[in-house]
Amino acid sequence: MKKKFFVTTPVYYVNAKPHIGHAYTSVAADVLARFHKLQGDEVFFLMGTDEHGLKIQKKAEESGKDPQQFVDEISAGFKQLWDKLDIKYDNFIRTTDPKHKRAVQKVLQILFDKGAIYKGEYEGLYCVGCEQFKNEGDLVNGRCPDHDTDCEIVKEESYLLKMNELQEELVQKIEKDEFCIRPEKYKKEILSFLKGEKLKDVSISRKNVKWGIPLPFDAEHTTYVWFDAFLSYLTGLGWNGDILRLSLRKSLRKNKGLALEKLEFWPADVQLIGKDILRVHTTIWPIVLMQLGIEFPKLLFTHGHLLSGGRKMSKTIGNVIGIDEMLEKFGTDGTRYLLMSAGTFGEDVDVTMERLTEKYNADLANGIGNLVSRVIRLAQNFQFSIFNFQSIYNDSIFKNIEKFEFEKAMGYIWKIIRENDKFVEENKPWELQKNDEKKFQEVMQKLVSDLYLISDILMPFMPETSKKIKKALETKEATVLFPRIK
RNA sequence: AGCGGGGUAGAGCAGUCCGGUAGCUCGGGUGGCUCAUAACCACCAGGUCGUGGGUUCAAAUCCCACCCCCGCAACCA
Repeated sequence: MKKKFFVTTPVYYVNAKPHIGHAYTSVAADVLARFHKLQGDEVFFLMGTDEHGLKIQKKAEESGKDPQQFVDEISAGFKQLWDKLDIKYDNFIRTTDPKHKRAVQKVLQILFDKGAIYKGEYEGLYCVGCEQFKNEGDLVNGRCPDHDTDCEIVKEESYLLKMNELQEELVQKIEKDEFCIRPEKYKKEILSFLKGEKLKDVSISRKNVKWGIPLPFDAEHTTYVWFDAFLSYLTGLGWNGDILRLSLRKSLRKNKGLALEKLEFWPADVQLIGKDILRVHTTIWPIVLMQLGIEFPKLLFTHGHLLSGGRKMSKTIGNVIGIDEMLEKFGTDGTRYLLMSAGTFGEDVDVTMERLTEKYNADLANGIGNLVSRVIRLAQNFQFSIFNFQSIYNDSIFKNIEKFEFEKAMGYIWKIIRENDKFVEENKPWELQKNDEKKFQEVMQKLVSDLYLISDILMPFMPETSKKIKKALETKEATVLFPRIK
């Protein structure tokens, strides 16, 4: 029986163009989706963009654009990047989609009716100059850095989501891995946070923000962006906000043998996120689900950040590595490879353009690229049909990918590549060709089969390269997969 | 203050959970080869595993203290 596999990336906030971090998460999700498709699973891979909120409203104003026009452009930019990275998603949900908005309003009404959302006050540090609330972290010595003014504590009417009443249950679910958070260290971190303090009820509406989904029960307020954004994980499957629809279908399908409907992909098998959004994904998101009586995602996998020169990438420091720059220099598959093999997925990974270039030359140009060149050249005097090959999907690589150890999976492939280089060296097929035809055939058989195997395993990571290797085996035409840089 | 992570050869990391000759890639040196993208292969150099103590026959790995670095510190989406 086919297994279903539903993977999501975060819905990216479109206040600015996509960067390398977005690419990192997305490529990983694409690798998982492709891998499971190859296993024969029924896969749904959801991506999207989060498009409301004050920040976007302001950015749009600054650039003299209508907010809708602004988000249309940025969102399109995200899609373009996914095309360039050869990311094949099944749906791309935008939170400005009318269907999504209607579903969000439906959910808000449900929660308001059952009392999970109530009218209260939001208290925060307010900067008069900015006309908005600030976080303590934004302030420098308690003052607004933009206006150099003291911020005052201001109360504003707001709607709040009850958090605390479900906190204990949430802790238990996380502990029992019913809501599984990986790697383990993030589970620990979030548990110590949840056990350490009482969750305050979260304000889920804004009065001073125009660019958002109006509350159905109070048109003066718009919905807080995160609340809106989270629900896209469900509306991305076509959910309309109707709770019953989530549970009814399943039993119907079982009884009548109906095909899997999109919505039945829920709960997500994996939600991939970066560590920056761990906390919201382990507080507001699960609480909303609990309040609605909807199942948790099975696994929330949190990866680390890409650092540059040991530091956070920042425009001020000037150590930002652009994703466009990478794509231009290393190509689509080169970029995919470098992102996935850069370091332990889950940990922070330090990269610099110099090291990436070194790795590109070592692993791609000199490694896989060169091996393909030499084997194809030798194979021009060897008769074979690639249709005779059967690929044995390696068990340890299988496990590596299931455990999100992408870098280990790649390491394993590169071990095979090195072994083959060594094998060529030891057997000198160019000599055998002249004086030992039988041995030559044997040696080439092994080389060609291994190359076929490599191309197969490489498929989820480097789909284009995988195809190119197979094509080269077919046509025996020499190809340069990855030209050396410099 | 608190919480989380890290400190292992010139560089980047793995190994730490379940103690037992310190490993990988890059870079450096020497030699080999010519099928290949000046690629590839072999060998060599290079580490008191942050510091100090403890447990143990044995500690990078377990325990304690300290130093240094990074991140988080909730509505920044």
